[in-house]
Amino acid sequence: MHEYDTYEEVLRSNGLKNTKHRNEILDLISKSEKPMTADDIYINLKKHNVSINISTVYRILDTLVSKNIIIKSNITGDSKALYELNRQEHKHHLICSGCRKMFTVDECPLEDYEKSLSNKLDFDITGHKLEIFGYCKECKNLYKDKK
Amino acid sequence: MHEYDTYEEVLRSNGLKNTKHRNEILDLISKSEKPMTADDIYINLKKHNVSINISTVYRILDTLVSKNIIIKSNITGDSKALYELNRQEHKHHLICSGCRKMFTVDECPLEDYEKSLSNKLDFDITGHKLEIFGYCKECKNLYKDKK
DNA sequence: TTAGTTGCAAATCGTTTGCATCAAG
DNA sequence: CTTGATGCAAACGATTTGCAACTAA
Repeated sequence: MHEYDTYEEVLRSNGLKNTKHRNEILDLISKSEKPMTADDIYINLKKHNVSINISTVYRILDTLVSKNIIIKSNITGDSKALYELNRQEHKHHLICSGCRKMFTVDECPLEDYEKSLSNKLDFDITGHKLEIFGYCKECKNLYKDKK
Repeated sequence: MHEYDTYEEVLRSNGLKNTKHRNEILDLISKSEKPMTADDIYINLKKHNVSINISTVYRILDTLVSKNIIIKSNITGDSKALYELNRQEHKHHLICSGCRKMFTVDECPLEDYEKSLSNKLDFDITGHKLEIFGYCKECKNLYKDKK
């Protein structure tokens, strides 16, 4: 399975034109294990000598979000939005309040909980976002006293 | 226990001066069951004939966040930050993708999960944020087909 | 008195938009 | 050819900042 073909298919099957920029952005996001900001993407493309405008980056991201190909979020709490591939198997993140690094966890403990909530509240649950905060191995000692 | 005394104590015990504005903002946030934006707070104060500047609202919110008295987040995904009291007993929210209303749930299924994660990853967990998305009772029928 | 707090206006930052040009289908 | 995609510059909205005036301690 060749990558280009895959991205093209993703785009086509969503009624989107198959442009170079869209392919490049999809490729970047697909290959990143962590959510990226619009600027991360812009900088990264520039670094690889791709000529693109920041507003185009935003427009492409919006389009991909609207088609549910990628997910927009804001975990770290700062002002920039984060974008990540909408992968079937979802992951959660641990965010270190010390160094702001993000760690990924695979397990998700919420399936049963969601079912019971769904019944109790008559709410049709489509997804969730879980972020866990704390201090990582390296930072826990440095920040221990600040508690 | 009189409210004013409480807010004053919260402020003093964090080394903050006990000002009228800080009391008013703490009072507002304490009495709201849902997270508020800086603008919500500003508008609400104005409505109650409190003369305050929007930049002061932001500054007070920043200060309270830095002291961990309130929590800053961004759940709904739009550009505005949300602020809520850092309550001991925490709650989670269901957000309706249709009408954007927020529903509050009391239970939290994550304590055991956090303990096991903490051990496994040598991460010192201090808290988490869980948001669940879907369609509420009223919207689930309207949006069912858009899936 | 003095360090911390506030108002005001201007600045900043992330993001969006109008419009003319360009490229995919 | 026609519709949608892009670049550019200007607009926007949320938040931040510099500075002078003020107020709690």
